[in-house]
Amino acid sequence: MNAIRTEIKLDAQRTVFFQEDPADYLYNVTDGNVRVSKMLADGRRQVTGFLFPGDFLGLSLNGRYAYTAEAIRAVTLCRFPREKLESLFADITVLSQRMLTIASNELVSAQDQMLLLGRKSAMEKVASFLLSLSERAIARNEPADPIYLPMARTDIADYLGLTVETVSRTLSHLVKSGVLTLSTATEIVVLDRAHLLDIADGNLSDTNYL
Amino acid sequence: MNAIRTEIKLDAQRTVFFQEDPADYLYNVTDGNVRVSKMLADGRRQVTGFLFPGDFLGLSLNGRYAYTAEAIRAVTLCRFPREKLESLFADITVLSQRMLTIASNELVSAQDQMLLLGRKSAMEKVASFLLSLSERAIARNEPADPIYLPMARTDIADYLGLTVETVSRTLSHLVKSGVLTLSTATEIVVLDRAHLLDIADGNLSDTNYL
DNA sequence: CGAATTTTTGATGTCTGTCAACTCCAGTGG
DNA sequence: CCACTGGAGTTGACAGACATCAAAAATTCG
Repeated sequence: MNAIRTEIKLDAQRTVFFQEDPADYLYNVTDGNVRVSKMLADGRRQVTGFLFPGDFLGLSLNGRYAYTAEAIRAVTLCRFPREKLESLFADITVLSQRMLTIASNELVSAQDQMLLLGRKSAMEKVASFLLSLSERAIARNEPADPIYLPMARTDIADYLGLTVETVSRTLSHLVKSGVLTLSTATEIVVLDRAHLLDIADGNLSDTNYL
Repeated sequence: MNAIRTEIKLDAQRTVFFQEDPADYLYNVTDGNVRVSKMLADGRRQVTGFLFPGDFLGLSLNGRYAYTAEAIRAVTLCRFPREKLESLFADITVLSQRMLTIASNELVSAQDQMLLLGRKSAMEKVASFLLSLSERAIARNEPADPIYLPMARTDIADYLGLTVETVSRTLSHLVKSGVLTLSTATEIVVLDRAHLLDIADGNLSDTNYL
């Protein structure tokens, strides 16, 4: 591995890489500290980790970094080109390759969930949740439109870091404002998906809904 | 893999496994839904995921499950003995094995962070944060006692889902109550570690500190 | 149909956020 | 050497989003 390694030194406050940049490298912290974070459009930030010497970074989803990494103070990093790194993995089984893919996908969604829990309002949380359920249904080749909620309101609340009452009120408000319809308590029809997307991403100024 | 697979069927509300159980199996959801969660001593719960057909579960840290998994509704699972599964990985390189270990450790701490963000009070968040910094210092063979804070208060706030003001106030309160001393703004001496641990785990009833 | 559970709705409280001012400290230059 | 400056951290007053407590409405299930 030493053959493909490059040592990188960065001053404090420098960016290692930005979220959405092509994920061409994997890094290992040698000295100093790195801050890993995600941002919402309006600037709200969720720091998902602080890295110390020995820690790795460079997690990607479909070839792009899933977060921004910045030096808290002067930092030394070992950089490995992902492409060359993958040739070192050439011999590994399809099975363990899949395991790694699964693990890194789960990590990406874990970080999205941290952003949700730490920085989103109740309304944004619920909207994000409904959309993610819808997207996962599509991934399983199921219809996206009537969103099926197999879990109880209590479970949703504990997933979103809210109370049952707030989840219920928020859903009611979305119904009243014409974004959704509850055909039954466990089945939701989205009437205005664009609006729901705007709410989820925090692009809406009218954030106090209840 | 089919040779070592066992099909498991569970009724709604049944437990697949409990957090801290020996992690002898890896599971794959075939049908139905599973809820994955962590709990604090006083019953506060953080659901870290809802699983649909195709999803995997059974993440472990040092041989024990890192969370509790329960059937939301009747569920069918494929169960793989971890021991036998590992023999299928026998041929893979030490490198990719380490990658998997790193990824799964990161997932475990991501879930701890979700519990923190979703269900802990400001005081519990700060206490947990200081202790985790201390523990990571130990893991790097550094002293645990004077906790070094390389990051700004803003970064801590964005990591814990709080504001700078709340982080500052909370630290001040810990100083006033004799749990800590701030030698400088970036260096903390813990005076009563037991108390800090109790606060972090939510074992203290006097939760309104500010 | 009736009891139990889940969901929804309402009234009130509080933890943490917001806005603002003050303090502390590092760096700069006179 | 020390006043000046700007950013980071702390403290205070007040406000608001969500929690808590309580009860009604809807749904489930024997």
